[in-house]
Amino acid sequence: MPATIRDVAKASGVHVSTVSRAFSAPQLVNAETRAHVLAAAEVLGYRPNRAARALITGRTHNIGLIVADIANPFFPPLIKAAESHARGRDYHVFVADTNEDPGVEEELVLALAKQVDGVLLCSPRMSNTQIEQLSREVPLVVVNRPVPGLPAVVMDVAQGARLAMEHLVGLGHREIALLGGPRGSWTNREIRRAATLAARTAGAELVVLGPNAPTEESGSAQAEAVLRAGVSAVLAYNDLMAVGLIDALDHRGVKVPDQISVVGIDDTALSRRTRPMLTTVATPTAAAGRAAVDMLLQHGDDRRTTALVTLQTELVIRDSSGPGPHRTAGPGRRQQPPFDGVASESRE
Amino acid sequence: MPATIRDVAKASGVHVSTVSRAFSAPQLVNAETRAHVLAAAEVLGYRPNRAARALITGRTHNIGLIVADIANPFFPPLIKAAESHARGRDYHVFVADTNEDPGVEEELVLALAKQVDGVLLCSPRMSNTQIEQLSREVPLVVVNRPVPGLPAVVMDVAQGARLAMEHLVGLGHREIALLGGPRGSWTNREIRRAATLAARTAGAELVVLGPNAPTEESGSAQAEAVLRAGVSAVLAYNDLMAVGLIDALDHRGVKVPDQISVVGIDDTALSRRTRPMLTTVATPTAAAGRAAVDMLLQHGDDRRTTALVTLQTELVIRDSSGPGPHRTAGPGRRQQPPFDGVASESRE
DNA sequence: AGTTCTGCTGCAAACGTTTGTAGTCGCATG
DNA sequence: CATGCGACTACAAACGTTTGCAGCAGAACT
Repeated sequence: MPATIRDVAKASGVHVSTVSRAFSAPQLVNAETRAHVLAAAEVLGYRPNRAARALITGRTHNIGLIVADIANPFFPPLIKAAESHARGRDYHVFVADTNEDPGVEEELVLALAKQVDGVLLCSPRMSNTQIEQLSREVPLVVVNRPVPGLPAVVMDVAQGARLAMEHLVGLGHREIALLGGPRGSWTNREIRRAATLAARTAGAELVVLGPNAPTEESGSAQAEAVLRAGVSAVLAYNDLMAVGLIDALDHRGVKVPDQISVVGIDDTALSRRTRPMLTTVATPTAAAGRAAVDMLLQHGDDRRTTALVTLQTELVIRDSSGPGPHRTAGPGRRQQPPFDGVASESRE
Repeated sequence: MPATIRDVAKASGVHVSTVSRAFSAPQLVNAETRAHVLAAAEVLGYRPNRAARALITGRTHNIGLIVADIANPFFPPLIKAAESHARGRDYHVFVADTNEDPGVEEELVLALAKQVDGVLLCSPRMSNTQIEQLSREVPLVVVNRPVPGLPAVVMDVAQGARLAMEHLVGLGHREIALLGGPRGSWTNREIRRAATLAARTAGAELVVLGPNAPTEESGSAQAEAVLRAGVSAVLAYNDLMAVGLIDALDHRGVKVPDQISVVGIDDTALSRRTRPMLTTVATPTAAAGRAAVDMLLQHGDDRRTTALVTLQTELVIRDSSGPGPHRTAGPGRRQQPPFDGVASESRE
């Protein structure tokens, strides 16, 4: 029913190959002929069938984007940035949601494999070996985890966690809890590593709670555990959990930051909306989305590339963190490294 | 490079057509042969090329889902429900975001047209005539707007607005502001119509402010206007705007609900997170996502169908609405119609 | 005048599938 | 022994494109 290239050829009295070239290689066809063809196409409402084109060129001009949870406010800015960046390069982005399930994750990559030119795998919960296997099916760029042998873009969340810990210690906190994230998450491991180290060098004690689902509910659910641990400050895996925790503490009549300080990670839109406003580590999500698209488009088919882009993070001090029980000559109110959202690039 | 059906045929010593049938019509091929074929396919890592299949069957087994703004918390539940529902029917959902821009909206439908079996168009900002034109390119199901001649699923937001107004009037409010939504929105027109009617029948005054972008910022920006209007209650186009407004009022030292009552619409996750918790109209977004998928899959190619599914809404009373200046024997605390998330179906 | 070049267009194969039709085989039936 | 049938499998055309190659005219060289 829809018009094909053959209909256009017939209508304009030329061969199909000429019609094809009129669209995809204008310089190879006489300007006058081309005008004829385009006019005929217009009246027929012809639109090239991308599937057929993909079949022969091997390029679909589509990018897959897989995220753990589209409802997590961390992802939308990344998605939007990737979409508009890709659109500017004549690519379309197909978003899919895995519900934090590694099985669905794998299934989706496989399903997308043949209909996109590459997949952006964000915050994967699979194992590295699984990811490497999948990378044989379709070009992959991993976001929020460095996978040896694959292009990846990560955020320097270790640095962010360190800054957050130093901030808390500087405020006089000596017993701090880490509200851990989900099991498969590289980011979670990084945070834990950096926080542990920072606590040790500062002579503070770190209580690790987790792993937990990275949700608001799970943040709330850990409130009891936090209180039992007897800490004066908490660093959470992400803003969502921090918000959930603050909420549950509030319900119990525990004042933030007067009795307990809470610091989040991600600086989502949420963090400016809570009472008190959330001290958090800002991660450059939009920049990550753009960088991932660039890497995918740039590397094209040579899948075994090893570029790693690392984006800087910064500490954003708001109102959910305050003085701890151990008075100290604290640091100044602001403690932010220069930040332009762009990357240090390295190779491994 | 990736294994094709021909490789599998060669490896298992049968014709390609047999391989094809081994996958898509198992009962037509000898069980033993089939086992051979599947084994060969397995070792070669063969996966059928969906683009090639689509070329001949005309079915891609993909669904496009277009939303105005993926960062608006109204959409993720709808998206997730549509995705998992579709996955259960062996379909994949491709999500795209228009940034509230009608131009991008049209472009995306056209781009998706040839690579999906149909498109779910959520909360369109285009005109009805534009939508009808596009429906000739690809089967369309419209969500949040009834378009004559096209299948659509809408929420009975007029009923929700009426309930909200009655709630406010019952609390003693006589001067109420309506914080309007975006220009192209059918939902916005419905709310306005219903609220106006409800105000008139109750003898209350309604001040309409807008149109506005459906964002938190724009809710905050209207705080001045709300105060100038001298109203004691506000009904907002959505939760996002309600939250933004409450925030801005709070900054000005205006107490909610003591001085001004605020009611939202959508019952997003946000509404339970604000202080005070938001009174709002719950819209069954997940059910809408599922219903839309069903309609698309069911109607298949006969595009000119006229089914309309209407989903009920309910009023959820929380803490952001309180007594107004005019004491009345108010209604009970709860005022909710029976609600099971399912639809009344009708035809027009 | 012959040759080469340039600019354009047509031809036909190819991409990886599906599917209608025809063929083969063994076996039971008449 | 011919016939028919059932179960299976091979053949080949088709889907809507792209693209290397060849062809052809005319212009520009030698």
